Amino acid sequence: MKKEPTKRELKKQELKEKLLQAARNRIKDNGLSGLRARDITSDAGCALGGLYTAYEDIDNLVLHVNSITLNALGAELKAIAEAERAPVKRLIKLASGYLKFACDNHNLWSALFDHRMPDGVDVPEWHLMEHAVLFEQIAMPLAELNPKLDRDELATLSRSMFAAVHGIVSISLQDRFIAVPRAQLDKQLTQFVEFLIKGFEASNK
Amino acid sequence: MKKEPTKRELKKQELKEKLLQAARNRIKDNGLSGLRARDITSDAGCALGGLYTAYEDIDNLVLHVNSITLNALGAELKAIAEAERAPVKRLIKLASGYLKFACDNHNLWSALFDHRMPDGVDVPEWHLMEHAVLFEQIAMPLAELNPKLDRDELATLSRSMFAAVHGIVSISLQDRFIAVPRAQLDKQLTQFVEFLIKGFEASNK
DNA sequence: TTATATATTGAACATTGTTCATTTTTGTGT
DNA sequence: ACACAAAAATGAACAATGTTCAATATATAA
Repeated sequence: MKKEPTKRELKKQELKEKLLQAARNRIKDNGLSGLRARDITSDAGCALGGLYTAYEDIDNLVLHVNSITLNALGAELKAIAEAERAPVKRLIKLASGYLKFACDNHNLWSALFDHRMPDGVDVPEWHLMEHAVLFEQIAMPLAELNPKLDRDELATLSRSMFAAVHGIVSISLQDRFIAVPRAQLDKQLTQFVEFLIKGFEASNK
Repeated sequence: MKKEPTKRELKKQELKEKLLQAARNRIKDNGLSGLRARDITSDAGCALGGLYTAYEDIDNLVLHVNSITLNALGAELKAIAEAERAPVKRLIKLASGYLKFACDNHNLWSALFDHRMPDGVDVPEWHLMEHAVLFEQIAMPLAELNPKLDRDELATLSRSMFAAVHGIVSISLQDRFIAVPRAQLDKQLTQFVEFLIKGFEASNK
């Protein structure tokens, strides 16, 4: 008969949490590429090996940091969606909000897309599913703009729309390309989404 | 008085080329993350240290591999543009061609966007400029669709259009997201570009 | 309290990119 | 042809890193 083990389980959870926050802060401040096992454990106040009793490995820990980031992003997008009823305006504000989140949380946001599992290892299912927050606010306004779309078409279009917005944000924020001032970028992105919606409506005769 | 030194310069160039091809093949077969200095030099038939007499470091070598990839991509896009006169069709074929290139050269194409310079080191100017091939075929058909656009607006819009297409291709080809069959993806991308152009034309009253 | 299960520790290991003293090769002047 | 200087090639050694594991410490159960 198993009761709830308290002291041990509690300390374990505490350590997991401290490691998680340490990793998160390191990524936030120095980017994913600046993340070191020794930094994390020393920040968390445990020995190097401690990381491997709490998490499978560093990649797994990063997955959990990304999980937090996705949740935060999901919450912001949801709040934006709920605050704007009109579908066109809502889509535009979602895009703008995505840009804002990426700017305000640059390193954490980058880690979402920069991180790669080791060769041959798949992203675990539970984390794959968390990526739904990236699309899920887009489907409803699109459905309002074109009620004829079925479930699949809606999912596909949402995905494409997110991907396009993400592409613009992503490329604009990379060192590889010439930087554009934030305000100007927002204008460009907004205009782009407007084009997209106009085209979408035009084809919906 | 310096004449053209032959033997020494020739061997040096030969080694650089062998290292470049070795690195390229390794990236093509195993991806950027599977690239190892020891593999490259053993493939190229030189000692480990030889890499560092030919190139500054591995990142520099990767830049040169990416340079080849960008040139190949640029050539394909140029060929596509020259083969299709009508601006709308041309834009669609360019997007489709970009998708095809990404699929056919997955690892090499991924390396273009996955590679990061070490912390604090900038991508050198010569390589930054090479990224122009990603946009340069887009501006002309857009200008045809709306002759009123000035140089800056055209550049901005080309950039956004590439970024959107790239975003869709990029996200569709990532393990992080659910895979879509190539043919279906091409259809989605094409439809998306059509929307975009329609919206673009509609706003151009 | 004692015994067993569990967790923590940090030294040791394996794998990397990079450096550099040594050796080999190439170019030049006599 | 020979000797000397300059350059390049070599690979052992180094530093940084993620990960493991035998030893130690701690918590639970009897």
